[in-house]
Amino acid sequence: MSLRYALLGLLADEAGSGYELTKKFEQSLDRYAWHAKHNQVYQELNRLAADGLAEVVEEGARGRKTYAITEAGREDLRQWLLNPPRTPVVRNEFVLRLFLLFALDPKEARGVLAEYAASVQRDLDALTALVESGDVDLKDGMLHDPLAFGHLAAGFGLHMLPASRDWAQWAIAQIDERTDAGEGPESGAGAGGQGDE
Amino acid sequence: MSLRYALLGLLADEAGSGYELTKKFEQSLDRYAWHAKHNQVYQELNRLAADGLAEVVEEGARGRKTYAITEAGREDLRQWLLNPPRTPVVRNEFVLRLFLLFALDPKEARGVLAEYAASVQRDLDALTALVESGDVDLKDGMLHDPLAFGHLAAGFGLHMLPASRDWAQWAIAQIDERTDAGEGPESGAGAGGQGDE
DNA sequence: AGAAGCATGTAATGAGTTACATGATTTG
DNA sequence: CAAATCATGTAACTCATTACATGCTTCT
Repeated sequence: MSLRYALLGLLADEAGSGYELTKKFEQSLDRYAWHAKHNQVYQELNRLAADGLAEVVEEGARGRKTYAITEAGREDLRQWLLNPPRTPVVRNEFVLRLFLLFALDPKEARGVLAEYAASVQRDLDALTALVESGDVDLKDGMLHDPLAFGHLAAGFGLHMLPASRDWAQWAIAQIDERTDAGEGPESGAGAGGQGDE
Repeated sequence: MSLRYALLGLLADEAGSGYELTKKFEQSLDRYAWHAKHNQVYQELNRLAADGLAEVVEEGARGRKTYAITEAGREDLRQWLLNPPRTPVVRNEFVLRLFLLFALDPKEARGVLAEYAASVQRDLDALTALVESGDVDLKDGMLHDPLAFGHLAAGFGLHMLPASRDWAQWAIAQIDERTDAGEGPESGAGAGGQGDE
């Protein structure tokens, strides 16, 4: 049901076609919140319309249909937001990968973690630049809506990305402590991993 | 394919039955990394055995089968860990809910955020207590394995939970700025939201 | 002996992915 | 007019959830 509410949420922000909603998905929800492909979006929009939670308000060129949320849809979404389930579903391939690193030897694991930390840092830099450029409505949007879509997402990134970078660096430090200092040199992995940072 | 590798990862840590692996899932991966139900675990274990990536090493009472990872399985897992995809799948019903809060009015959204922050804080307290009690191998396990399973997961929680709590509090502050101080009183929502914290 | 929890599965349904298919519009 | 991109969809398949089913073992 989550996809359904993700779409209702996007439609609550503003009306749009399947194509536009798919792009919105990619830009905002996809990274941290929910992933969906275009054909799934189109199918769910049809169902939403069939159930009276959204309606086609405009038909444009080459079959383009613009959907808007209905009052019933708004109320349905509201109830979903106010009644969270006890055990929400979480699936994160990033995190899964990181949790399973113990299956690699320390040197390899260290490499994966370092690459991860660097990629998170790149994301953070890009987000920071975006926010400072004013293209995301961190300043602008909050003037008329403190809960604006991009605003919440950007704030989330600005809080979570440093934390996950720091975790990766902490994990690297754990490895280094063990392989360089802790129990003394025991394999060939001792040299080379140290002056890297 | 992620479930497959999640199971291979757990098996790389130690051999276990479907029942045990299901419980391990619930304890470690389920919260942040990947979610799966018992019947899915059993089915995937069968497939893993059929593909030669795991094997039944023991058959116990009431049909209990203990699986162990094979060399082929270990190598398959290793390749998966070393070759991350460009766009890993992320699905997080928590975060989705939080991103869509703009669809509620500020007062309601504030309530949801406050409840979320409190629940994250409870999780953090529980995790902190667990780590300090020494039941998770943050101290113990890292002596023989700095990448130990519970160790990485616990560290992740200790880094990410404060960040998501802080984000929720930041979002609450944004709402309060707007509804109490910012543009001055404009609707009936102005009073009552303030002395609540 | 009965209840609680251990342990494994099957069947039907729903959600999500991959591959394929089609045609309109805009840009060069 | 050709290429790129807009825009929507179908079909087949795999992954995941819900509900059902079964029997063993341990504890009281």
